[in-house]
Amino acid sequence: MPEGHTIHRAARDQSKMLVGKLVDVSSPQGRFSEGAERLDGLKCIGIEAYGKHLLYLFGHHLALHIHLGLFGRFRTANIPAAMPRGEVRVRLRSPTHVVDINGPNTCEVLDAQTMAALLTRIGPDVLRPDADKERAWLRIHKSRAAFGQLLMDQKVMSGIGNIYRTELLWRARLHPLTPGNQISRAAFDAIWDDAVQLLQIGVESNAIITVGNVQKSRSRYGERVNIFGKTACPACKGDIEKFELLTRRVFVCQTCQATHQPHS
DNA sequence: AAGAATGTTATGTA
DNA sequence: CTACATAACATTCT
Repeated sequence: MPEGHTIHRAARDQSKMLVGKLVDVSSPQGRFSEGAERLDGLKCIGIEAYGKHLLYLFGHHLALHIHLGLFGRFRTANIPAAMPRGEVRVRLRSPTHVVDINGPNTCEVLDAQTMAALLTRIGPDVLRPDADKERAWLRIHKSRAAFGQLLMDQKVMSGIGNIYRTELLWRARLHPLTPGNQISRAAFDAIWDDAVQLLQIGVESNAIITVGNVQKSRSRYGERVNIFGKTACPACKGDIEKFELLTRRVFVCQTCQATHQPHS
């Protein structure tokens, strides 16, 4: 069962042992998109995460840009490492460890310019202390679009995926179709703070956990969330409704999240 | 073993 | 310019 690979930032924390070391970037299946050889002989000097984007920083202002997308994975191992499993696009190899990146959506080498372009393209990352929260608030405050849509729009704010969207809205007792401009400042602040907390838990456990008192190792996937993929609301025992918002599944409890009444 | 899935971008239409 | 729809792309798991 794919678990929490939407938590791209966990990949950063778990591959930190590459930092400060010479890292060889190879492509076992020969399917690296472009320019891997530009990183030859360079040291990995840091790893940064912006929303769901990962940047392995190398010397000469170059970075390996990874986005795991819908089904990308990463795996770390000690050397000697086993043969790559599945579609490994890149294997990062330090003297002591390997990090395998499977099936990423994006896998490319960036220079200073293209890196800057990426950073201006994405909205404030809820997990970054330097995040410009006001920028997100302004976008939401003046938009008529559904808040459930804005919350997951990486240009508005970054880091939230489909499961966290559903879970955050349920925890806030807000209907996903409430227009952005009807969200109060207090409600926005509360959701932002809740997102920070939930994502931090996610990064630490490398799994999406939105309920209390659950340990990853002792639970099944379905026991770690409140309403995503469920049919009954854990709070009121009522029915959970499922619908599509911009081609993505959304779950909502009509009783608990009655803030907005959809009229269709 | 067909189909679904925790994501994003590019392109077309109004 | 917005906004929405559609397609394309990435792979693994049931």
